[in-house]
Amino acid sequence: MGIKDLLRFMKPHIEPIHIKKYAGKRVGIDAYSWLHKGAYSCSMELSLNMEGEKKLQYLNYFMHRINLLRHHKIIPVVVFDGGNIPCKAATENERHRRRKANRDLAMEKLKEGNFNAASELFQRAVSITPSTAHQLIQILRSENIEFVVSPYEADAQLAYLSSLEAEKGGVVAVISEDSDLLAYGCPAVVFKMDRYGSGEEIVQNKVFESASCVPSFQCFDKELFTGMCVLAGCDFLPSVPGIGITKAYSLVSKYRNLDRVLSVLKFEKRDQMPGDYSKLFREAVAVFQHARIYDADSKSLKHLKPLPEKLLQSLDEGLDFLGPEMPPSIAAAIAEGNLDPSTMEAFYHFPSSTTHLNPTTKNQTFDRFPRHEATAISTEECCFSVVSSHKVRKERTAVMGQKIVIEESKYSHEATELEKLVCPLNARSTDENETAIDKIHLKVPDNNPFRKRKLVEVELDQCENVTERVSEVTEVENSEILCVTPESQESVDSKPIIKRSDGKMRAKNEKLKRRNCQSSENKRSSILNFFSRV
DNA sequence: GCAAGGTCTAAAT
DNA sequence: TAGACCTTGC
Repeated sequence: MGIKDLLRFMKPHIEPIHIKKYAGKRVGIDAYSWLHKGAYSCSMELSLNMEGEKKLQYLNYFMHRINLLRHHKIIPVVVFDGGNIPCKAATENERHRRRKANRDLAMEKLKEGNFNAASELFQRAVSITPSTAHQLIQILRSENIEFVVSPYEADAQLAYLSSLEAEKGGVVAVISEDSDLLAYGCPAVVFKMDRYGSGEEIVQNKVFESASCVPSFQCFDKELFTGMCVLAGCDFLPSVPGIGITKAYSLVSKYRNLDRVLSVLKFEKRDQMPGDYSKLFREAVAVFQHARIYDADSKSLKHLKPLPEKLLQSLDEGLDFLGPEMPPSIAAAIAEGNLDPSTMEAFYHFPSSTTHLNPTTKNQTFDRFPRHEATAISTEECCFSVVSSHKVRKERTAVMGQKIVIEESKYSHEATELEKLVCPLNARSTDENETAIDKIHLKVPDNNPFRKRKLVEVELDQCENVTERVSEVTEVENSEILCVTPESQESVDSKPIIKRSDGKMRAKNEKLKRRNCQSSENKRSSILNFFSRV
């Protein structure tokens, strides 16, 4: 992922920072990097699409970080990945293949009764689907947090936002784990932000201006830097054998012209260099410079940087390598989170009153962007529902007679059985004939754990006496509390003080913890029993 | 000295 | 899985 060895190479230019330096500013967030991290804690539940609260734990993780930013008066702008661009297909296919292999293996281990091995493999198999992301979008909406779904790469969208003024929706920095952001020319990127807000920052201007740091980039500009990144190997194009980040840097700083670097490479690497490398190299550089992004102002697709006439002429096969063009209505529907960017299907959405529901219009597939329908989706006032239950998906497929969107349906039977075993009785529907719509509708009001938490925070604020430093998450009624108090900001080592009530609550928490441990153990034995029976 | 490949570890709770 | 670190071979 990202540019090979770039962060290691850039180490002298990395500065440790705390996120509070961006107080009062707008900061972009690469949603998928936090979604992936959050998904580790519930990878099996996500992979098997099991019912229950645990599956939504990744939302807790994400929102904890959002709340941390908000506590420091930072305005978060969350950016999601959209569709894949053609030149990333090889990388994506490989990732998909590996995840699938891990998931198949995990299922085998589970059937063998090897719970630990299965659990580890599920962590490797975890995949963030558009519908997983859509659950988060639903919460972001209800919490009034700005978000945008990029038409293609989130990195490109973040780079675009970084180039705008705050008044026009711009951000001053981006939080991500992906070194691609540097190749896209993001002016400031914060990597490895931890749960307390500490991270490592790279500021582009400082990189280009620093005279003392080695490697020096004083003779570089944005284009040369991007060229160096592509030469070292990126998701769009592997490097020529024998070329790593150090060689790439040497070549670019020596010749200071990407065409000249290509000529030298062609001469030096003759046999090892693929015949079409020069073409693919130019395309990869063009993706980093001119990717298609969504412009919220005009509500249409734009290029990260306008395409110069010279480049347009040199690209014989058009601009499809940047991802296909799409009409503004579709781009807007994707950006606003109403249309799945990879399947072009509308997410389930309901008007404010569910009495207007018409099941026949709930799940439209938009083949090649019918403009009028997409416009209706993008502008209609709606509240999002949850597309998460495999039961719902099964029914959805059966009712609509359309393609199965969620591939993991392969395991839906096993998941259903598992779910019966591991979910508490009161968390399951007792009415087997309950319709899919009822199930979805029932989920909507309870789906935002942060609403619940707010109530608890108020209760806690009313408790006068006890403020105590604790390092673990406090749980009340199975909902995580992480209320970072104002005074915590000044605490030692920037570690937040988590405010909680007195010993009574602590006793309750410990009881809950014991119960959770017990339920985890029960869950394990239930699964093992299930597989010993089948 | 460098690229490339291997191994280890943290990521979440 | 991806990054960090180490070893090997050119």
